[in-house]
Amino acid sequence: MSNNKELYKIHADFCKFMANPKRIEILFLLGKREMCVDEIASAMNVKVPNISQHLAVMREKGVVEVRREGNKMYYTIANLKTLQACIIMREAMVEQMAKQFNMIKSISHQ
Amino acid sequence: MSNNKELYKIHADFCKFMANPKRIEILFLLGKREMCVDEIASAMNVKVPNISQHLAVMREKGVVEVRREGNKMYYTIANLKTLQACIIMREAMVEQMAKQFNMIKSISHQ
DNA sequence: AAACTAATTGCGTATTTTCGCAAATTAGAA
DNA sequence: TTCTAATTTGCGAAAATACGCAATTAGTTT
Repeated sequence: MSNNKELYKIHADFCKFMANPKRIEILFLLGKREMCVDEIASAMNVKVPNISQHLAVMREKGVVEVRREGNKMYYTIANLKTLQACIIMREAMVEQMAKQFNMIKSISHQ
Repeated sequence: MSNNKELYKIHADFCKFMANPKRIEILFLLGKREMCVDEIASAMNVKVPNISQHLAVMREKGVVEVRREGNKMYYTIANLKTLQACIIMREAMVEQMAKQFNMIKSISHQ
């Protein structure tokens, strides 16, 4: 009973990284290739400390992994299923937006 | 450039429903069958107003759809891809937890 | 060691989310 | 119409997030 609840809690906590637009953008960037912090920051046109904070969130949840090279930290996606799920979620969203658009269109044409 | 940012914002906003354990539990329940509010509330052992609030969030984002039958409101998942993505996300999470567990185990056996 | 680059951390503030509980709405039944 | 059941809404308080900016840490170069 409460074991059950605990799993949903962990699941939601893992998924929390997707609740922020910058973190989704980071995920898609890392889907192309491994990148270090200031590469991500300049690609997104966001200040380094802010990107570092978001990467920390993703690291804690195990969404991304880090590798040090000199004084640079290279980030990668820990499991590509994460990106895959994110893409499917986007497809669902786009399909839903189209569905609602058609619904509105058909109502306004009555 | 900013168009780009807008899409990530919409994407993140859609995914926000997954950032809460109760809403994930609701999604899995509705994955089995259409349910009305007090069925969901009693299945989850949570008060009706709270479930209604979470359903409102999911409705606004287009994750679920409603159908009225008398004074009951029946909820369904709008697009099953949403559930599919959620399941893949859970797989990724479980795999990641196993990976980290093995890492800790191999370190502690050195 | 001093200077420099890359990244993280601390912290105050603003914003958002969550939730309980009472009140209001909506449809059906008596 | 009045009562009842199902659901939603409003609102205040607590908790969680996001972010800017300065300070700090870690590694490299001179």
